[in-house]
Parts: sequence; structure tokens; C-alpha cells
Amino acid sequence: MSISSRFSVGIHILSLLEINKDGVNTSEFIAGSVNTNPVVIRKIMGMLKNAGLVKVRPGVAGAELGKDISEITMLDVYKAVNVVQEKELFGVHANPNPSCPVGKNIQETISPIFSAAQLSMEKALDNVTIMDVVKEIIEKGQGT
Amino acid sequence: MSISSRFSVGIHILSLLEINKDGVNTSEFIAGSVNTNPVVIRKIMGMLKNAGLVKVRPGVAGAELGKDISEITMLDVYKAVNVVQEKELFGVHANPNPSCPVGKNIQETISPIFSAAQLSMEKALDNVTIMDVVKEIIEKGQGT
DNA sequence: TTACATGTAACAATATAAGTTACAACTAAT
DNA sequence: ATTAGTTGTAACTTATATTGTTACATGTAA
Repeated sequence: MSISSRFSVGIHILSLLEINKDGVNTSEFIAGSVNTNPVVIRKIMGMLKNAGLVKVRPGVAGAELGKDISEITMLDVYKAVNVVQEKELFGVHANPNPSCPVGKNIQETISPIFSAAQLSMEKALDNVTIMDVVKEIIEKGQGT
Repeated sequence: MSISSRFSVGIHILSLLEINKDGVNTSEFIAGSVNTNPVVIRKIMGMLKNAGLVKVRPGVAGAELGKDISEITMLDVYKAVNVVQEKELFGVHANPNPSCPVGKNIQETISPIFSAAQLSMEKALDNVTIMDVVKEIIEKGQGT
């Protein structure tokens, strides 16, 4: 199991919008960098737009960042692209037997444990911004 | 997306083995508590067995715990049932365009971020034992 | 009006999860 | 040694999610 790559693609898109901010970032151009279909990009862009991370308009070519990259965290992107629902990172088996003490109480017992683990992961994502990513990409690029 | 319920079922099984340690815990009995098919239980039990968390033998009815429940953490179960591979909680899009500075460096840049977030989640799982779960189940049971 | 972009619906291909059937291998008890 | 019952697995089905793709309506600017 892996969390959808919409997340990594979302990060890729936002980083590209910053690094190529003087160019015209059409879905086709971005798709060329990500190496996928433009429609995939447009779908993800739609989610980023709903979250206010990106500005796009029907008919007009190119997308722009909706916020300063220092104010967009990995968690913002993660939530925008809807890869994991709240408290649902861990699947829990449905309908355990209520006439068994374990079956009756297992769900309520483990769900706070799972929620805490999920929150801990999300908190880590909140500590990194697109700016951090962009800086790192540029640094690695220098090395060439 | 959710992490496979094999994990929650694994926790259920181990808790049941403790709480019903004086009974004979066949796959059919456990399946009755989890409310699934006995074969599903046997598959998961096989994984728990490989990890040394459970003792089962072909032909002989009933499973037993392989370790003291205070020494089995959620992380042990999580790893045993193989729901998430190391460094693969987050999927990353393959083959980004190497002739674009972003495409060239995005994978190397985000993978440590993703690994850190995954580790943070796993660390949280390592703080809770089956004993904690069992105690909680018993407490909730008292309230009845 | 035209050229070109975005926004979406609809569909295909693939992968995984979860359940199910069937049966071989094994053990303990008679 | 035979039998009854259990575990261990392979094979298959069903359901769901992801990713990619085609097609086209909608919108904008020149």
C-alpha cells in the first residue's frame, strides 16, 4: 500500500510554478516535466486550486502560485490533493462480533491509537514548506 | 486510501489470544470474533507466526502468544503483517523528466521528507503495546 | 471568429484488498 | 492405522482505487 502519488505530483507542480515563474505553465508543459498526461495535471491542479494554493482560469494558459511558497507546507498539499481522509490512514475491520468482549471494544480502543499515529505523521509534513523543497532542488541543480 | 485492515485484525487476534488464553483459539473461533473468514485469519496468523508473535502448528488446534503482551508493540504487529513497506508509505511518481531541473531532483528531494514523516508515524506505533490495548478492552468491558 | 487552454465526464488498464472454495499436509485420539 | 478435525496454501472472485487516456464542452484573448 502506498499513498497516491498525487501528493508527490502536487509538490512537483508547486515547485515548478515557483522555479519557472517567469514562463507560461500550461498543463501540457507541466505534464512534460512530471512525465504524465496533461489531464492528470489538470485534475490535480483543480484540487490545488480549491485549496487556494494555485491560481488557474478556464481558457487562459498557465497557472500561478496562490500563496507564497514559504507559507505552503507539505501538509497543505497533502490535504489539498485528498490522499488520506481524516482519521482514516489506517483501515479498521468492520463489524467485529459484539458478543465477544474483544470484538465489542476493539474499534473504540484502537482508533485513538491510529489517530495519534496519523497525526504524528501529518505533523512532520507540516514542518516542511515548498520553499524548503525549492531551495533543495536549486542546490542540487548547482552541483551539475 | 487506507492501510490494510490486516493490521487492525492482527491487533484483534493478539488481544483475543491474551483475553481467551484459557480457551482453544482456532482460526474458526477467532474468525467468529473478528467476523471474517477463517482463511483470512490463518493468512494473517501465518505472518504473525513468521514474526514470532504467535505460536501455531499445522494440524494442532489453537494458537498461543509467542511473546509477553507487554513486549509486543503496535509497530511489531504493523511490520509483521506487512501493510507498508519501508520508505514506501508515500508513493512517488516515476520517471519525472530529467531534462527539467525540477524533474531531475524532485525524487531525491522529497524522499527524505516522506521517510521522516513515515518514521514519525511508526514511532508513535512503537509507544503502544498489546498490553495497553488489552487493558483498555477489559476496562471498557467492566463498564457493562 | 479563431486558436488554444482549462474543466470534466467517461472509460480502460492495472493493482491491491478481502473474501471464498478447495484441498493437501499434519496431529492427536481412538 | 484410521479417522476427525485443524492448519497451510493455492487459485479464484469481487470490489475498489489509481493512473492514464480520449473526447468534448466551456472559456479567453487576439
